[in-house]
This record gives sequence, C-alpha cells and structure tokens, in this order.
Amino acid sequence: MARVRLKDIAAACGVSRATVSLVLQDSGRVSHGTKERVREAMHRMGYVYDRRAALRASRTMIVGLVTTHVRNPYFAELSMAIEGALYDQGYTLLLGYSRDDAAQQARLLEGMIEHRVDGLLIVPAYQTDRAALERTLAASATPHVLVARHVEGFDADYVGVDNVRAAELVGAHLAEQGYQRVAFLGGPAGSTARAEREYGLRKALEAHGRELDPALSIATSADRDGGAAAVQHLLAAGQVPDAVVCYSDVTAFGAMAALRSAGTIAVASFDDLPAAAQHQPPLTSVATFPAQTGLDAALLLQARIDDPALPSRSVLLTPRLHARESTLGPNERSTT
Amino acid sequence: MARVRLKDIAAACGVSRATVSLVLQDSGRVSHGTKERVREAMHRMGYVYDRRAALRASRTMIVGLVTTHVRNPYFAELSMAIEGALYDQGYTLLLGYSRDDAAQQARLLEGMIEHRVDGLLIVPAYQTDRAALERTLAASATPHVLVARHVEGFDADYVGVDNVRAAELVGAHLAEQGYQRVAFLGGPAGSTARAEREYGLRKALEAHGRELDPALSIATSADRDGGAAAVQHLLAAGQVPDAVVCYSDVTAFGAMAALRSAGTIAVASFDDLPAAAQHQPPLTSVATFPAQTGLDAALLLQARIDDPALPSRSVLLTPRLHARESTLGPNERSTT
DNA sequence: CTGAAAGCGCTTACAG
DNA sequence: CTGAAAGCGCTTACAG
Repeated sequence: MARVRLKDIAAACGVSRATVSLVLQDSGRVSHGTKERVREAMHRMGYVYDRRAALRASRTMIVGLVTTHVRNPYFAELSMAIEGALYDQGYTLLLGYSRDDAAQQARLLEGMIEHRVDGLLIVPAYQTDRAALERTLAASATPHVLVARHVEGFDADYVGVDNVRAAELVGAHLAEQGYQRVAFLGGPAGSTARAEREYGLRKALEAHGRELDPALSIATSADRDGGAAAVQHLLAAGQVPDAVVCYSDVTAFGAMAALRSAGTIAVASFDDLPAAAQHQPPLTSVATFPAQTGLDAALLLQARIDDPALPSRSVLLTPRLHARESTLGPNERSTT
Repeated sequence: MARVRLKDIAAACGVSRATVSLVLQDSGRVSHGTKERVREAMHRMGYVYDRRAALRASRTMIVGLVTTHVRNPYFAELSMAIEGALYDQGYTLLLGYSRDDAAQQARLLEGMIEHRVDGLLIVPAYQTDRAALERTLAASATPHVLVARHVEGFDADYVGVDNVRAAELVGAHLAEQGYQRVAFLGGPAGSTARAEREYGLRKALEAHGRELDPALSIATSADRDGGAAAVQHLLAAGQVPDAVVCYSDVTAFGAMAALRSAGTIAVASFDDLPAAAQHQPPLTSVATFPAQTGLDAALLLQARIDDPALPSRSVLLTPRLHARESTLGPNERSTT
C-alpha cells in the first residue's frame, strides 16, 4: 500500500489540504471539532508527516552540531547536553565529528547547510582558519554559535568556560601550597584552551613571585598518553618540576602513572570528572561545566535564530577549583 | 540579496533547470562543456543546493542513529565509527540519545522518520518493547539495523559482539587460573548483554566444575559507581568472592577501588579500553570492538537500503581476551 | 472557520 | 545532448 499523504486525509475528512495543514500546526483558525476529526483520521490511516515537503515554511527544525569527537568525557557530556537542550526546543540534531580536521569540518558544515539547518553549533577544530570558516558560513547566512573554543578574530556568539580564570585558580592554589617549579602540560599547540590557560597560569604565578619556565611548558595530546609522554620528556631532560598542571583529568591520569616512579610531585588539571575525586590519590581539578555550556549554547542559538540582527554575545562560565590530595601538603589533607 | 536558486543558474547559463539538475547529479547525459559552464556559474554565483527540495528523489541521504548515550567509552567509540562510516557512504547523520528511556527512543525515532531518513541505526534502550518498536517503525517501513543490543523477538539486521563467547572466554580463563568463587557484576538487569554474558559465564564455569552462585550475580549500573556499590554490597553481605567479573572496564575501575581494602581479589571485565592496560594493576579485559561494530552496522544498513527484501542478517564479532595482572597468579605475571 | 490557487526548489519521465 | 511539462507533498497568503 502506498504511503498516506496529506491529501488523503483531506479527502477522507471532506476538508481541504489547507485545513489539514493548519491542523498539523495546531492553528487557532480551525475549529475544535474539525481538528478532532482530522487527527482521528491521521491516526487511523497511519499518516506520517513529511517535514521535507514544507518547502514554504521558513524553518526545517533541524540544527547541526559539528564537534571534534567524544573520546574525551568533557566533549561527550557537552554533546549530550546540546542534544538534550535542542530536543527540548523541538529540534532534531544533525551531527558530525571533525576529529579536529578543519577540512573535514568544512565538508560537514557544507553538507548540513545543504540540508538547510536552522542553525549550527560549532566546536571549532584546531587550526580552524577564520577566513575559511567565514566563507563556509557566509553563502547561507546560517545562524551559528561557537562552543568551548574560540576562533581568533571570528566574530560570533560564543559559550565556554573562562579558561584564563580557570588557570589562575590553579596557579594561585599551587603557589599558595608552596610549589616553586610548575610545569604546564596544557594540551595541543593549536588549542585556544591551551593558550588561554597558559596565560592565566603565568599571570597567577607571577602575582605570587614565581615564573612559568618556558622549558616546562609542553604541548601534549589531549589523551592519557599525552600526559605520560610529556612527563617522560620532562624527566628525561632532567627538568623535574614540583607540580604539574595538565590539560584534562584524563591527561592527568596518564601523567600521574608516569610520575609514580619520580617521587611525590603535585598534579592538577581541568574538567573535574567524577573519576578525579575517585582517583588514588584524589586529583585536584577545576570544574569546567560541559553540561551547562551545552545548555547555554542551545539557548544562544535559539536567540540568534529568532533574531539574526542581535549583536553577538559571549557567555563565559566561571570555573570552580576542587583542591584534593594530589596538590595538598600532607598536613592539609583531610583525614577521611 | 536573495539566495541563488537553481533557476538562476539555468538562466545565467542559458540552459534549462533540468540540465542544471543533471549537472548536480553528474549525469552522463550532459556534455562536458555544459557541465563546466554550469559549475563555474554555481561557484561564481554562490549557489547552495537545497536538498530538501529534492522531493521527487527517492533518497534524502540522511540516516538516523538513536543510541543510549556516550558517557561510556564503548558507546562513544561506536558513535564515532558509525558517523565516520556513514559520512564515507555519503550520508549525513541525525543523532538522538535515548538515555536508555524507551519512550524517548520512540519519540526520537518518530522525529527522524518525519524527516524521511533513508535508514535508521538503533542501539535499543533497556526495556525496549518489541511490539512498540515494531509499531514505530512499521508506519514508514524505514530500513533499520540494531546495533550492540538485541530486542527479544524482534526480527531485524543486527551487529554486535558475541557476548556469550566473550563471557565464556573470561569464565574459562578464571577457572584455569584456579579461582573458585566468581562474582558477576554484569550490568543493568534489563540489559541483553548482561543476560548473554551471565549465560556464557555460567556455561564456562560449569564446564570447569564450578558454579555461578546466584548470590554472587548482582545487577549494577554501567558506571564506576555501579562497580563500587556492588562490591560494597557483596562485602557487607559477607559474600567474599575470589574473582569478580565486571560489566565494563569503567565499572571494573570502580570495583577495584572498592576492593582495595579487601585483600587480593581478581578482577576481569569487558571492553578492553586503552585505560585497562594502563591501570594499576593492569586489568584483564575482553575486547569488544566498537569501531568494527559501527563500521559493520553502516554496511548492513546500506545493504538493507539498497535491497529492503534481503533476509535479515546477524553479524557477531568474535571477542578477544587480554589476560593481565588483575587475574594472573603472581607466578604467571610478566616481569616488566 | 474553511477553501481554491499559487508557490516552495528541486527531479523525473518524455520527447526530440 | 537538451528542454518543456508535470510532479514531489507540503504551506501560505488571499478571499469569503
């Protein structure tokens, strides 16, 4: 049997297609009785609405998300929060993983734009070129919001944690604990988070009369191995810090495993995953609120879709430091 | 300026809309010269194809994925593999997280069907009702493939690891290592993986003259806390096993943390994440190949889309045991 | 409160 | 190799 169309419903109810369409939109211009009759027929005849065919409607109710990947719990949580918030707003989500490849990111965006998404949420790949991104988005003028990472010089709505502040919290904490030589294993070289956090860390250390030794600032991959490799690099070079600041909790776990043989060295990082508190020893970490970031991104996008003329806005979430054993002197540890 | 339409390109090139449409499809029925001319105009005029408007085309080139969540690395890897494979096949991905709520899963599927996806990949939520799922899918006859989890009595293409075999591998290994009292902290009660693995574990233990004591088979949540809570439950009940089989590596990490005070108890689990080998002690785990699962799922779906009349197929991946210190007697440990 | 008509931006036979 | 015409399944003014 052929699929049931809107015109079949209209015929069955003895009304026009326009009326059925208005029922679909729950318009106030159709009487209650007619609505009931039409809905009953839709249900009975197994009608499935074809959203694609609403060519004249201004919206598709699809939003696209292009993000790096979900191997990292921060990005996994962020993706889920975005999906949940968009669902609640009535959108269906198109998703693509750039895997931090700017060219793939461009291809994914172009594909989504061909599907006429109402808006785009973008976690920019490392090395995203401002001009290229502008070109990709300009042809369609699709509303968009940047999430979790900036693109230098690119003017757009943005949501993310305040990375400078996050690193300041860590730097001040380590200085107050008395650590002197702090290493920064802060993630990939192209990452805006790395640059922002390095700046914040340096600032906080200098405010406490310390320096961030350039020899102790090392680019790392974002995973467990990145932390371990950077530690091995430091130790091999005879550069032994007394505290290490990592890119993320996962990186910190790798670093801590590699540091096990090197005596007691403090470790702090960013994300504050549940695993940070449960680690042995418990890991000092700065909460970066991916769930809240995702929710705010969805709200900013909705506002942007509703009014494309809005001035662009940046939402910075305030990070929160959770000091734990991994950076506390023995006398400051809680004795649980 | 108004968006450029296909008819604008046609006018600019002095050809019909049909010809431009054929160029878009790279049809062999258009001369090389015309193609060049049309493509140049598209590029110059900033044309953006509107896929929605291809109402008469049989395909949308959109595929939907409804999965549980990506908090667990297995599902994160699976989602990424699916996205990558579908992209390579030319599809754009609609994604929804059911969060293991069958009602939400139904809503997500209905939404995707309204968008006329060419096919659906489904990681069924716990407690998915066969009849309800059939009803949701039947109205549209959308091709679909089940991934990683079965639905009892639901006939469809399926890809996943062979859970029975996976648990047999673990059971045989533990028995051969001499463990006598094996506990099974095998995940949520509604999970098909749990049921299949419990069956495989029992079978292997019995083949080695041991039993799986029902008092030692405990439902757990799929996360870290699930492992810790189940261990505490066992210890509080005075049921001390000499080996514990966990639902996943993450669950195992929680269990190991909770077991730390209880002396040496062997732990094994499923997934074989990179973190398993790096854990202290290294964790015995069965690899379950999420990346391969995702790839195979995309291929099965493509075959199903190409020929809906195909008989349904089940692809079972053979798991692989990686024995490590967490289950090896001291004398069997490698001395690295 | 409802309908007839035009339209959304493409694709698909069909004809030449 | 190309075009004129009809069509995909909806929505939107407009008119009454």
